[in-house]
Amino acid sequence: MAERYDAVTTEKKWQQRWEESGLYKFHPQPERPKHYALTMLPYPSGNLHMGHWYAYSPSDTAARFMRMRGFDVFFPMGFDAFGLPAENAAIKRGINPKHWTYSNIDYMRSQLKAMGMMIDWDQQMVSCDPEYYRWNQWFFIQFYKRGLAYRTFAPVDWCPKDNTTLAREQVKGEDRVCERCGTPVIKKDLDQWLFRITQYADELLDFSGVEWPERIMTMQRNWIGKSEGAHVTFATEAGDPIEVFTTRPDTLWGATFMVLAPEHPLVDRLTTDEQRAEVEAYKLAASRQSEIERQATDKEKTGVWTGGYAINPVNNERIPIWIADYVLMGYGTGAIMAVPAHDQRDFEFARKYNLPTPVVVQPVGQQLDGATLTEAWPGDGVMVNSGPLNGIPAGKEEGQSVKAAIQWLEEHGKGKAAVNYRLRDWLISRQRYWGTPIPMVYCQQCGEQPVPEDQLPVELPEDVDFTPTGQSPLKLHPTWRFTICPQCGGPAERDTDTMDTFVDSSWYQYRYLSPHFDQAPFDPEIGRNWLPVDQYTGGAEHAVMHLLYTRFWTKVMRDLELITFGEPMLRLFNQGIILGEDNEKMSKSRGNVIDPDHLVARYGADAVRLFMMFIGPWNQGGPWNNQGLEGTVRFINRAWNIVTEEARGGTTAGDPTALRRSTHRTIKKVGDDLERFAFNTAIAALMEFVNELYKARETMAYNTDAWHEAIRALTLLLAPLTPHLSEELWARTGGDGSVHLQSWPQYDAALTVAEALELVVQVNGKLRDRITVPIDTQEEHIKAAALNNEKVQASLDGKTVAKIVVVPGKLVNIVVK
RNA sequence: GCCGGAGUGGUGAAAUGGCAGACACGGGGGACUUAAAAUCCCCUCCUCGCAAGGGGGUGCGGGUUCGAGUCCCGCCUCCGGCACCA
Repeated sequence: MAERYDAVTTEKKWQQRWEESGLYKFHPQPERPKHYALTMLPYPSGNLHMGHWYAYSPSDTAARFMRMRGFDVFFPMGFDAFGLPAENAAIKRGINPKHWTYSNIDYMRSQLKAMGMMIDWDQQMVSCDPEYYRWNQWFFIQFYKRGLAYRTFAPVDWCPKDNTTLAREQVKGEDRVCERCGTPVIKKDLDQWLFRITQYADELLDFSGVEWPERIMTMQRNWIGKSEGAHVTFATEAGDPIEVFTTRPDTLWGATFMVLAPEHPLVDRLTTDEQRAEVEAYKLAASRQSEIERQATDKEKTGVWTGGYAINPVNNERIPIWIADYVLMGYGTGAIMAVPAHDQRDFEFARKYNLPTPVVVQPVGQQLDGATLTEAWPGDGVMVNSGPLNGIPAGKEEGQSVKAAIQWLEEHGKGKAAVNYRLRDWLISRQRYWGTPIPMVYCQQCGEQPVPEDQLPVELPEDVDFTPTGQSPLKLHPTWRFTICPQCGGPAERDTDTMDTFVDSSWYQYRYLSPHFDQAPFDPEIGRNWLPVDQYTGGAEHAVMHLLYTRFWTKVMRDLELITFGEPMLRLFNQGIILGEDNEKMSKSRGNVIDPDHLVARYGADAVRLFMMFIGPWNQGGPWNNQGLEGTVRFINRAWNIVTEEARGGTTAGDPTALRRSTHRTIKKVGDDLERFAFNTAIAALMEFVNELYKARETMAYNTDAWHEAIRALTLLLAPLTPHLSEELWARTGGDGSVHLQSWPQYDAALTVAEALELVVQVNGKLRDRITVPIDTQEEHIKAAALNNEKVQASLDGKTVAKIVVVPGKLVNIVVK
């Protein structure tokens, strides 16, 4: 009786041997082309879940495949180790965040090893190591020196549960909730550090250097939100001019009032005494509204007249100045010119408050009348009632109204072309302990001062009190915050905020190359050969956070002359989300969580890996299925048996050439599929191949050269997918060294095409029969064979043949009338 | 509302404009076994038919084409993102 495959024991054995032999050690081999494969690093929560397996199994397979393909592959792993859960564990259970984090890391690293990943752990980076965050601080100072880091006092998003500020990117959805905990955010006025990502807005819109999913690029473009238009200055009777941003300067002649955001700094000065009480009341009401109420799009427009007037610069008409909460201080200049006939929001406002709605764009074939309009006309047409613009077609193109209006404004000194972005600067201050201290000190004499670079890192103190107070534990530490001014030596105080953890992940890919290098963020010598990342894989949930930040960071690094390229990751692939068996997101509350550790202990890591890749297209995700997993277990056992079991052979005629064709077709198919991350169809092809081997084994093809070729190919093709099984099979069949050091098998193209062709014969596109012809049969002969076919004759039945389409190697279609 | 992506058997899915449903799960049948499990083999889109064979079928409606799951136009549904952005 043949030996059964003991996956669990075999896997442990090989993991140990691989570690002892240093199989996955990073030893650059410059004679091979480099390939930097990177997958998003985990947060050390304490346990690897299915999502990690779904992210890492295929990326490990892809990296192994590239290695066998002849590339020098770097595939590192680390830990995104700063963040709130560590601190919350400290608050709830009195555990030191550092100990909590490092013990989680140790455990998760052992889990990652049990997956059988191709990781060299000597290259690991851990973001909460001082030797790592030292360089966060160093970067911060370089940013500061270049004016890319600045501090400002402004209303910012605050999560009341996590007790910290958030970047705009970290406030999600219609409900304006915290990305981390789902709590609705509120606004607070605070002194905060920001990174000037807006300075790179235009460059971030350029994706010409990368192959990224269209979806991610679209999300980033929308997030950056570039709009082109003009700044226009309106004089006011109170004296202060008001600047507005508009994308439709051509409709200026139809502007009949202005609206300022309630928080606009000029409101107080524009407001007349008669209107003051009403304006104050409105401002107060607006400030009391939550962010959600304020931004609800379906609520009725409200506003209050300030009593003031502005002068429309194009026709010198006196127009009233209102305040309304539909104008946001955070976009453009916080003030708009209202053109009610051509903007739906302004229209609703004007109708409510009986403001005039003159038409200045007349759509072709219609006659709009401002008095009877029922909605704004935002579309095209011809300019009317617009002085010098009359008769010009409305639109943004050359020779159309927008360009003409801008030209007029510039000639008359009333405005100029302008671009506005939705993107905000990146707010990085967090009022929490477990993060990178911001390396700034505040001196009464000298103001804000960066910590000198030779004093980095500014280390986190460990003796802190985690009792929750709503303030950063650093602020309450008895001594840590007090220091001396690097400028004058007088008493000074440290910034007690820490950096957003997205700072850590903005440049970690560089650190992996030389995680202990102490002269710079990374060793430029190594970087020259290995950068940038060739293939990045990870979840799409980071589209406008991490993936935008790291692009920004890389562009700054280029400007700091640390690197010579501007895009961190050339190719990006987003895996989908693995769901519970009930097709719902896995969660404790739903009780549908599947623990990979249990499955690994029972079936082995290879089976779990394989099923992850077999479920479906990797970018699609999908529900977990325990019975499906048993299918891959069966396949692993079948592969094991076909390689290791003695068979009788057979007395039936076997066709070694047919077997060889099958082998070479499979080599081609699996290689082509792995190349495009189509793991599911690659595995299906291997299953088919094994099924064929089961049949061939009962024939005289068994134990021929063709058979041994097939077994060898199977073992090699399985190597990236089921590394342990394959290594064991390799050893058992007398392979030299490790299977993972072998080259990917070559296929003979001549053997991948069939010897005789089976052609489909259709009549009017309907399948009638199949005919088999030799491979290079002339088209005329094929036509004749098809026409002579019995079933074709039957369905022709007196009709005339109009045309015969022959698709070489595929089919014949006879068109009849 | 705007921008993406997706709708194919009982289920996960496959298919450079060319045989729809590969591969697998589940189900049915058989072999082996005292029996069961495991394993191996066969069948399994729907429908009419004893069969041979026929008809229908990729969310819905049109179109292009010799030929459409695939391309184009118009809808419907689901998922994701953004949303008073001037």
